[in-house]
Parts: sequence; C-alpha cells; structure tokens
Amino acid sequence: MFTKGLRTRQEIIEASLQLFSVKGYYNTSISDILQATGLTKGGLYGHFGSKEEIWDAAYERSVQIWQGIVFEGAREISHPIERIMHALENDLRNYIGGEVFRGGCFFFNMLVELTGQSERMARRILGGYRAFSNLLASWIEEARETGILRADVDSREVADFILTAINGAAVLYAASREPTILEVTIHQLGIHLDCLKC
Amino acid sequence: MFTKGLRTRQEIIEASLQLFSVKGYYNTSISDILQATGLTKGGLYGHFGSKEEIWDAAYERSVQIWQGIVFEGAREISHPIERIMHALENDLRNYIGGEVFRGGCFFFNMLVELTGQSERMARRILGGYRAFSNLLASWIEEARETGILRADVDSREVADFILTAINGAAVLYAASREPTILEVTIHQLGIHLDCLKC
DNA sequence: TACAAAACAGACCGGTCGGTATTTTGTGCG
DNA sequence: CGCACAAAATACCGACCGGTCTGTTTTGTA
Repeated sequence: MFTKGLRTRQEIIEASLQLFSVKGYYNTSISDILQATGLTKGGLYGHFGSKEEIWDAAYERSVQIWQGIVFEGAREISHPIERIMHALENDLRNYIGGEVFRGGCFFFNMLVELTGQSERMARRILGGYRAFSNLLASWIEEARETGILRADVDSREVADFILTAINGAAVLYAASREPTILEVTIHQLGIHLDCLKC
Repeated sequence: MFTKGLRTRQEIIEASLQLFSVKGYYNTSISDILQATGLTKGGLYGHFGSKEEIWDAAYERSVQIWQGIVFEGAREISHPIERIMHALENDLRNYIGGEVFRGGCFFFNMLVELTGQSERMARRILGGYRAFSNLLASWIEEARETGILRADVDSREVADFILTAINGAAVLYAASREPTILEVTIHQLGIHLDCLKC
C-alpha cells in the first residue's frame, strides 16, 4: 500500500531530475518523463498535480544529493580554510566532475533557464545559493577571527567570489568536458586564499 | 531595393536577440518573434529559412555588440595587466551591468541551454570563448615575459580562471540583480592578479 | 477470498509548436 | 505611369504541448 506508490514516485523524481538537468525544464516534456519511467499520463498525474510540482520534488532531491557529496568529510575539519578547500574539491571533482547530473550543475543550469521565466522557481534556487554563500562566509570569517586570514579580508565578498568561480567552472566544464577546467579552478582558488593569509 | 528588406531583416535579428537572451532559444517561439516584429509567418520566413538560421544571425550580431563594448579603450593600453583589467571592467560594468541584453550574458545563457541539445550551436559559442581565452592568455603571457608577473605563472590557466569568474558573475548578477556581485568580481580578480606579480 | 482503494492505462482536450504553399500588397526603377 | 519583383499576409499542415477524464488493473488487507 505504501511502498509501491512511493517507489514509483521516487522513480519519477530521479528520472525527471536527469532530464531537467540535461534538457532543461521547459524543453523536457511530460512525454519525455513518461518514456523514461515507462508510465502513462494517468499514472504520472496520479503522483503529481503538475509539471511544476515534479520540478519542486526534483529540486528537493538534488539538494540532498549535492549536500551529501560536498560536505562529505568537510565539517569535521577544524582548520576553516582547509575545510573550505575540501568542500570546493568535493564540489568540483566529485559533484561536477563526477557527473552526478549528466547536464552539469543542476542548480546553475536551472537558475540560468528560469531567471526571467519563473520568479518563484528562480527565487527558490537563489535562496539555496545564498545559504551556501552564507556558510562559506561564516567559515571565512572564522579564519579571519582566528588570525589565519588578514584582518582586512571581507568574508562576504570572498564567499561570493568563490561561489562565482565554481559556478563558472561548472558550466565551462559541462560544455567543454575538459577536466583541466576544474583543476585550474581549484588551483587558482587555492592561490587566491593563500593571498589573503597573514 | 536594398533598404526595406535588409532593414526588416535587421529588426528580426535585434528582436530575436533580446528574446533569446531573456527567454532562451527553445522557449522563444516563432510567434514571440512575430509579435515583437509585427510580422506574420510568411513575412518572417521570407528572410530566414528556419529558427536556427535566425539564431545564427543573432549570435553573429551579439558578438559584434560584445566586442564593441569590451574592447573599447583597451587595445591602446600598453601595460598588459591594466589592459586586462580595463577589458574586464568593460565586460562586467558596461556589458553585463549595462544590461545590453536583458537576460544577462547572451553567450553564457545560450551555452548553458544548448549544451547537450545542439552540438553545432554549443560548439560555435565555445569557439568564441576559446578565442577570448586565447587573447587573455596572450596578454598575460606578455606581462610574464616583460617581467610584470612572476615567471612561474601559467598564463593559460589564469586566463581560463578569469573567464570562469566573469561568467559566473554574469549569471549570479542576472539572477539576483545585485550590482555588488560585479564589483566584487572585479575587486577580487584585481587582488588575484596582484598576487601573481613579482 | 472478497473488496475497497491505490495505481495505472489510454483516449481526448484546446492550444501551440516550427514550417510551407499560395496569394496579395508594396516598392523602386525605367 | 506602369511594370517587375521583392516583401509581407493569409491560410494551413502534422506534430506535439501540458493537462483532464474515465475506465481498467493491481495491490494490501481484513
């Protein structure tokens, strides 16, 4: 009674997540999802009320997946800068380079597509970005307060800059499939953080 | 004989460019273009054979516009690092921040959307990126050879990193409309280049 | 084993997609 | 002015869009 329905629901979410990632939201049709799941319309619309509801569930799932990868082994690192670099390496090497989503970074692709289209959906993604930026900023601030970084470092600014760089790298990697892009970004961000040290 | 037809053709290109930029390629319909230009289908398809042909023309035009903005007052700067910073400021402040295209950076938005969809179109954009990256790399190399930058600087790597950063900034700005994003990127890239000096 | 509810199938809706063939209108030149 | 041709309008095509509806099958359980 419980199991079957929830399992199918989960299959819809996983399939849609991949499709949205590769084809984009608008360019993924309900038919695409039906084909990928083997369901028919009646079956699918028994689980979700609309295409947008499917997207909401897929977004939620993608956040879970991303968090599981990026923060693996990071939180227990006491040195804040090493913690940041570890998370960045996780993100670029395992999340982006690991091709968890075939289309690249799910959040970024969706943000680009939905900006100017669906304020609600775009805002939701942007909220996730802000949360991550805030976390990074708090880690940088921690490094600054403990004297690892120079006192004049603007933690908010550096956090945004890191976010900017890893997202740019995600797209250029997805488009070019050149792994060097990811390593270059890790390397240069390492240099950048070194510059900010005392 | 010349004027009327070519003028209409140009109007189609300009309108499509804005629409593609804001709504994306696939999510922009021929009807959208018709509405923006005041034409009907017959009128439009007299100028272009397909939607993709319109995109080609729009892309070509967008390159013209971008080049006009980014390189304004840059080429005549003899100091290579100042030249780079000037071009970056042009790009972020005048091209992105100037909202030349309402949807943000045309190239980047298109690259994200078309990756995995149209290899031909994605490759064309990527070619443009490579060309810009090569130009930046040559400027950085110039700085390295004249002793402005350290000898161990990898010009190719730094060029790719800069490209990565300004593109990440473009999207985050388009989505959030927070001008600080652009200034942060300029500032941090300035710091980064300073780090690489002797 | 009977039965209700959950899960699914498939036809169907109005509307829109990109694209085409044909006809009408407008424009510039001799 | 009138003619030739470019430019634009009209009507239409089959395919597909997201979503609804009704009917059938499967499932868990009492």
